[in-house]
Amino acid sequence: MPAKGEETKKKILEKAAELFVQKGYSAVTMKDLCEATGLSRGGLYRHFKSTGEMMAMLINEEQEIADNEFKKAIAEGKSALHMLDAFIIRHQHFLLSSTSALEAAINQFALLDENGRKINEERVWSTVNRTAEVIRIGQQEGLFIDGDPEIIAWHIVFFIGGIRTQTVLENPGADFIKQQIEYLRTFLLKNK
Amino acid sequence: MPAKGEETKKKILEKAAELFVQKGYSAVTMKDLCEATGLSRGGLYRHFKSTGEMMAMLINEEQEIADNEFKKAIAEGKSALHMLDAFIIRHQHFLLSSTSALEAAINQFALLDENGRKINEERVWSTVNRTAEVIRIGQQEGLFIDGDPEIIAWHIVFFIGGIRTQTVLENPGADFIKQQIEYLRTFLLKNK
Amino acid sequence: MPAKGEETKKKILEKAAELFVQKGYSAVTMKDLCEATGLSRGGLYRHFKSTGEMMAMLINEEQEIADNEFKKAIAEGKSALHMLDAFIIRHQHFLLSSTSALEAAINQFALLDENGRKINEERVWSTVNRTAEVIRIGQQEGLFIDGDPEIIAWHIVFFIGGIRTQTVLENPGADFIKQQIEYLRTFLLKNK
Amino acid sequence: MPAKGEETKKKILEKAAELFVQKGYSAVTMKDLCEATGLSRGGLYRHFKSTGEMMAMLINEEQEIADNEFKKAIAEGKSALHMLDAFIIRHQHFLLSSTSALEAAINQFALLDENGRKINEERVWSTVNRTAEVIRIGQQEGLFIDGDPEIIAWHIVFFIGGIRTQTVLENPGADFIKQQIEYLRTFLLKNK
DNA sequence: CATGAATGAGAGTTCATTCAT
DNA sequence: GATGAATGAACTCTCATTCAT
Repeated sequence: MPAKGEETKKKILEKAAELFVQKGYSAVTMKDLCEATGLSRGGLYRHFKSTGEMMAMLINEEQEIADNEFKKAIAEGKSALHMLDAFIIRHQHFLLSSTSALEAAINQFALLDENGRKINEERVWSTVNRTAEVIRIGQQEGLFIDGDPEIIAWHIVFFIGGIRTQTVLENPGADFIKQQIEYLRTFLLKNK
Repeated sequence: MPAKGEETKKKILEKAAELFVQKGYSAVTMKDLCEATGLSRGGLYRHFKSTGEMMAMLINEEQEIADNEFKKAIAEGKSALHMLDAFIIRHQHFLLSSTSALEAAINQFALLDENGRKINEERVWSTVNRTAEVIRIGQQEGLFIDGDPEIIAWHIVFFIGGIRTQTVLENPGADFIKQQIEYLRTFLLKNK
Repeated sequence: MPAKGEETKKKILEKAAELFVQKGYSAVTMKDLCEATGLSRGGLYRHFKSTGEMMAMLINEEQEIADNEFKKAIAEGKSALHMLDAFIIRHQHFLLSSTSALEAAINQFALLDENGRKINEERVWSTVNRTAEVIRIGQQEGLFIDGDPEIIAWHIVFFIGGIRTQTVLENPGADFIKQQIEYLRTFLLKNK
Repeated sequence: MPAKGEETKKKILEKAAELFVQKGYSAVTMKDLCEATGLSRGGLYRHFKSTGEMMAMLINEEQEIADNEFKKAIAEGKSALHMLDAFIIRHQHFLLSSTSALEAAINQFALLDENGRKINEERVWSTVNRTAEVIRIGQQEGLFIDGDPEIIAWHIVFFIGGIRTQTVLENPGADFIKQQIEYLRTFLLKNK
């Protein structure tokens, strides 16, 4: 049974995520959150002492989910192609869903907040490592293009970061995103 | 002889660029600019009524330069490889130079300011168009990989956008950047 | 026991009334009120977000008192002559007292503030209605001059409005005001 | 032939009157007038050093016209009834026309500006004097009600002032105004 | 745990007014 | 006479943050 404090904390995070998506990181004030959660000033401060703290916790949660999925796939001995497709489906889904808008807030957070910069750095590193690992496996299976897995992984991560940021700002059609993701897939496979 | 007003405007823009690089877009206040330029509150407002207006003007100037260079290269009938290398050198230089830090400010601007979003959108479009044109020429010359030039151009622009954002946040080593740029180059050429 | 917030609100309104009388509506700034009440900027804004809001509340309070007095007099079945004299005494008193200076501020408020215009409109309407009612009763008693009670009521309200505005601007002697009020009285009575 | 300066001055006053009617006295800034007249800051200041000065001049002009009309009527030996009707027609016309909106600005001017107070005072005095003179003549002709002409004149002036201010704020129907003016007429005539 | 009154710093903005050209 | 760049004082308003209850 979760403590009452934990429940409140969870409720705050939910509302915070909503607001970050709606208004972006920097535009959300503690006052906004008081109103959204129905808590008083002091009440809110008991749980989080800044919006940055909330953001950090939101990013961590997302990060853990991705890590766990990856570890599970590795443990189950899935093929690189399987993981690539999972990866692709996840990102495609993500880019098409409105949730992807949290990305804009995360970028702001990394840009405006000293701590946010560090958290984002870790997030990127861990994504690169997982991706490089998948590429390595794919190369051993003989399916993926040659080249230093780290370099390719960074290229992909930069591409994904770029498309995430841009799509948040502009929101292109679903077809456009599918094209780009499909291009990424064939680009990774050897017999292109 | 330029009017006195124009000179002041130019001086303000110079100082603004410096401050944007140092502190990022959102952290620069009109007050900061008063102090930096030595102008009074009212004097500053006579020329610009927000930092966003300055940013917009700075981006426009940069954009025009890039457009002109491209048009000149086309007019001179340069080869796609030549233009690719120019493009690569320019971005590599950009990513390695400290001036690239204005990029951080531009990102913030696009992320935080409604008008900034629109300006950035145009900037991206025009970059994509120029890039697609270079690819098309390269394909005709038989040097570049096959594929829809537009799709490839977008892939590159997303990649460049991603690496720009990341390098602003983390500042990786020069070797790292060279690796990535070199990878982009070979990736575009047919006989890889 | 009144909540602490209510007490502060009351204290602010008292000080605001003083300042409005001293300086007029438009000359009173939020900063003045901070100094007068000893509250900080933010503290003041917690309760009122403009001087207009204070003015509106002050007028409302005054209005309610006048309404209640009238209803009480009607309920007690007072004669029209009695109510006329009460009305006359009240206005004479009002015009002679320094408190009447709030009237200047109210005029400014109606003239300068969009919302103030509306509030004043309601205030005038309700005064006209009450006055017309008194005249109707006086006519039934056979004491007051004939004529459409509404028209006469408006005439009186315009006259009172005019004299209020003027006395605020010029402050004529007590005798002058008494003369005018007395003239109004005899003008209303039949056997003049 | 008027000097060039006089013409500019006249043009400024015209634009000023328009703006005062549109926005009220206090809301009109010197900057507004620069834009409206097409003059530069310094150019405007050469002719008037404040909006108050313009207002004063506008009121004076209006005042002189009224005075001249009155003197002419007296000189021509017109009857009081004739002058009363002229007076009534003039005010009725005034109240129905949009020009009457300058009245709001004049009130603001008297309320906000020390000098405006004085000018308004003179304006009221001179109106009262003229009105009292008409009443005196009407009484000698045996047509008007008895009573001290000064007291009656003040009553009328207060009434007119009140109705002017109110109608500017609310703008009632033409019928309403005609009713009130007609009531004033019968009220002044003896055999009511 | 929670409330909400209060703080104080600082951003943005606008104006009347001056003055070198 | 006229221009318009520049001044500097004021004022509005908002936020993160604290603290007595």
